[in-house]
Amino acid sequence: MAQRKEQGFTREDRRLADTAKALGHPARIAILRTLAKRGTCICGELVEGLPLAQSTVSQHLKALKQVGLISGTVEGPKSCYCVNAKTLSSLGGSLSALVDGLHQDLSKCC
Amino acid sequence: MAQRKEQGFTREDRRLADTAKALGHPARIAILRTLAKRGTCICGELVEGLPLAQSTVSQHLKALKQVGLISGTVEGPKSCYCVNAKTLSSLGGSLSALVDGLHQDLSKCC
DNA sequence: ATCCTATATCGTGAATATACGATAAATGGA
DNA sequence: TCCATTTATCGTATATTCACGATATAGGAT
Repeated sequence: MAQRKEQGFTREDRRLADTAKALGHPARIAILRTLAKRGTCICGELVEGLPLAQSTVSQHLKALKQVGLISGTVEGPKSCYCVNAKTLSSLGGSLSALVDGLHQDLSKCC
Repeated sequence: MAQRKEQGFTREDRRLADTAKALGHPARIAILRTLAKRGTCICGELVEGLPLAQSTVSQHLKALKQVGLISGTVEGPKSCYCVNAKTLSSLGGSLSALVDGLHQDLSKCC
């Protein structure tokens, strides 16, 4: 981005946006899908399934980890990642709250 | 970003990511909230409620419109925007589908 | 017709994001 | 101990995002 106006927005909105932004890349969506499907933790298998270099995948994992969408522990040469369902469903909840609070009066709308 | 690897990802994942990315900024979250609360369509009132210049708000509106999160029509000097609940709940659905397909076996996880 | 108002678009600069190869770090095995 | 393996981090190039002011555009009012 650029000179982000961090000020002037609520903490809640900033958190929501950060989480959404972390989902804002197909590679990270794909990572979450794979992680969710296998349930158990993986690492380099993610690299095989993606059209990206290992270092790039590592960056995406870091981004997902920073917002708490996945958690992971490094165990020597191997890493162990798994989806953090709580964060994911929390985001879903915030979105549906937005939808719920929406009394869409279509007659008044364009 | 940079040289995006559009190839190698499913259309579904790209669409999901695009929608999520559109939500990835506190200003756009705030816009959606305001739009949802008032229900009826607004325009310059959004600018007043945000710590941003008019042109910047217009850019954010365009981003939201491009992914179908809001719809708007220009009516001469005034514009008319409203939340597109369908897109928003579709995103929420995709996310909860991700959560649902998550058989989190914590014993195997880190 | 001319001005006023409200939005969108253009042009620009600065900060981020994305991607890669190369390197560092940490462990297990020879 | 030394090497192979796996992952994270560094350095870098390029593209994109975000923000702003200035300008264009389109009606409505005078």
